[in-house]
Amino acid sequence: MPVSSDAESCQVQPALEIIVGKWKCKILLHLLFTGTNRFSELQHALPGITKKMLTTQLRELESQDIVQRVVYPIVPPKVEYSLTPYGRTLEPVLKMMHEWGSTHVEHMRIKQQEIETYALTASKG
Amino acid sequence: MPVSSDAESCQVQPALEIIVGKWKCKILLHLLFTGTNRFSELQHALPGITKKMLTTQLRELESQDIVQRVVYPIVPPKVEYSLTPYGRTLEPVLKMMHEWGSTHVEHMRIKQQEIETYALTASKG
DNA sequence: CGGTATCCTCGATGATACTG
DNA sequence: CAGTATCATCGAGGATACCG
Repeated sequence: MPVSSDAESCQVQPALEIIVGKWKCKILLHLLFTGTNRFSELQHALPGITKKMLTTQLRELESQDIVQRVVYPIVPPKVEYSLTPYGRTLEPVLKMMHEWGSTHVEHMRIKQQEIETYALTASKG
Repeated sequence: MPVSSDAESCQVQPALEIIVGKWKCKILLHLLFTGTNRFSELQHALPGITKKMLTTQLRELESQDIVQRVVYPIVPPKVEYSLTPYGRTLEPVLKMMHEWGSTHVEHMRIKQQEIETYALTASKG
């Protein structure tokens, strides 16, 4: 599968579209590591998210065949979410991004430290 | 480097922040494959981008140590952009996303086809 | 419990014109 | 050539209230 520089054939974008969204990669990681979750479990796992956002993001992932939604017709309602087998193919991608991201945070930390050290040296003469 | 499901330690996000932006992954891929580019060369390689957007996205990548900007003090101005060595460490990440993205586009195409076939069968009786 | 419905804010992006 | 300045738009995300 050749990677071309032709802007028209940039297939990074479709992959990006799955995981961009303020909560999506957190939802995906949580489902990857904890398996099936009820709606309320996801809500507690993602402090600050509203029901509306959680619903929106889950519905999008569902329409993309990444997340599976199972409704139990009982009272009170019970809805379970999990990754589809296809959704799990994202794991190596997420893992690689996580690793690069960790390195990057460290890289930026060191760079910032250098700037501060320089500023200190400069101010001291 | 353990990947935790704890939302606080989601390091996918910092990686995402580098490549989200309407033009960033295209800029990165283009620089990866063609090396050093002048501002105008990038502009032609990205049909539809405005100078303002190109400047904005390049400046962000520069501040993150991904892209290098070299200004030649001549008239008319000449400015060259290239990936930093650190920026090139994104290559395997982008490549993996590109490959998953290609598979995903195909996956969605097949899924769509199934839906259409079903609709046809259903309408025929 | 697991949602919808409404309304609102704000930042990413864009159009356009000007500049050293 | 490689920008900057200014203004406008639009949709992702959020606050809040209500619902089966």
